[in-house]
Amino acid sequence: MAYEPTEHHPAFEEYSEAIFELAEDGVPVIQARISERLEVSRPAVSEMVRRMEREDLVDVKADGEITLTNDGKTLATTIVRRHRLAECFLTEVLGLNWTDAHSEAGRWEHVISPTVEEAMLKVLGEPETCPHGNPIPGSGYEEPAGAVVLSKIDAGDPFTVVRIPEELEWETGQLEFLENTGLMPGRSGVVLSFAPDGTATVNVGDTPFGVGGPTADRIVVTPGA
Amino acid sequence: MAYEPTEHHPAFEEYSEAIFELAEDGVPVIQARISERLEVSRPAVSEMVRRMEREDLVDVKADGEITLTNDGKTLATTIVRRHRLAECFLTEVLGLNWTDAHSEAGRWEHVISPTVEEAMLKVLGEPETCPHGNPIPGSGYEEPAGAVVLSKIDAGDPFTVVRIPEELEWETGQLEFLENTGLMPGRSGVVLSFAPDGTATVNVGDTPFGVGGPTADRIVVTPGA
DNA sequence: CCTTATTGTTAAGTAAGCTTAACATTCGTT
DNA sequence: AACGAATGTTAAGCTTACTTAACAATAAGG
Repeated sequence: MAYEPTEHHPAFEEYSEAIFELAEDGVPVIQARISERLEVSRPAVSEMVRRMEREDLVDVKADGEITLTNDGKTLATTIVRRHRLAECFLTEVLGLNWTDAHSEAGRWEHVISPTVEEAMLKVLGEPETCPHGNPIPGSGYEEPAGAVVLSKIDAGDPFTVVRIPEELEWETGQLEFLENTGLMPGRSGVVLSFAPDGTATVNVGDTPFGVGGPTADRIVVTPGA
Repeated sequence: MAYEPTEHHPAFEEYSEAIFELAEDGVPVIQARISERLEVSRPAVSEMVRRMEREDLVDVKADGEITLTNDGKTLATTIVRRHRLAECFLTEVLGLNWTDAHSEAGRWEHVISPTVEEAMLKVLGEPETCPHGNPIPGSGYEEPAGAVVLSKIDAGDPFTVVRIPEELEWETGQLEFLENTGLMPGRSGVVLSFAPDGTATVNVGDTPFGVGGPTADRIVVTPGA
């Protein structure tokens, strides 16, 4: 299967990816959410959704919920896979930090061919998740049983980080903060306390630090060390 | 210096690169040549040249010769450098063949950031040329003294391949042929004979083979083994 | 010198992907 | 039931980068 640069417009790739990741993050997939995530106007989304429907990439339910068709799913998982593979590659082979890797990967995902994808997989030893713990589609990765969000852990209890959902990766400074504090997949720690506003104080290294409520509501962990 | 994806339009990058490489290959830099190399219509080139002139990326002399301004040169060498660096990276780190590496690099060049560029340079050990022997701008590489084209070598004399000019890389099958026969930078061989039509018969391995006149007119070599 | 080929330009039109302004609908509250 | 907020759509317009058709200017060769 040869690489077809013009087979799908770059915008279709971007929109499919957004739809896939919104669903993955448990956000209702409607135009307004896509508009926010891609930072484009609602009319732009409206038109693109219509075009993607015409091209049989998405279905729009009566209530406005947008779902990927088989073709759409294929496109989306391809782009998401390339994005996450690129993140692995950029951090492990080229030594980039999380923040840089994430923004680079946002461009690389549209440029990687099947040949390069395969070569990267081999060099990296078939990774199953990106550096932030999100599954690489097609790798067969299964989220560990009993995974919950950090805010569901009881104060005093230990936890192990599973993944930082894609949604958080877009907030400026977030990835840098998480990488610097060491709140990364595989790391274990303890929830020390919760503030009334939901802020969690955790310890995954030598110094405790606070994690905002909305963030703690999204970071996926397993109970136990 | 942060990466500015919107600082220069992708088309400007493509055109600057083409202009730089035409000059490098000794081809007169006029609109018609750009039109051919980029495979776009002459009116399209006409308009883009006007826009690039307005943006102070090129100057157009009275006779139609197009030259890069300082800004244009900066843009062009950046893109060419990223292209050739990517070619090195794709062949050496990811194990791609020449043909694939060349076409991939044509997309990568627009996506590589300064950070990645630096990281690639380090991983590759500061290469001075791409796999086809063309200098990586900024590396300080100097073409060996006495370099001539293959067709200038006397029959019976030995030669060492210096570089395959960019022009040849675009001809379909050419890179595959050169890689398979072993006619690559650093390799030494002997010119066995010349046919009346300019075709050279050379030997760089165990089996002699013919190299078409136009091709032999472009491959750069040094006399001697 | 005249013809022919090459080269550049104008004009008109297209497609993608966006924008803002304005409007209609629908939803969740109070 | 009403009202403000959220959501989707229309309409008009913009920029980029391309196309073809037609034409003008130049260059080169018989």
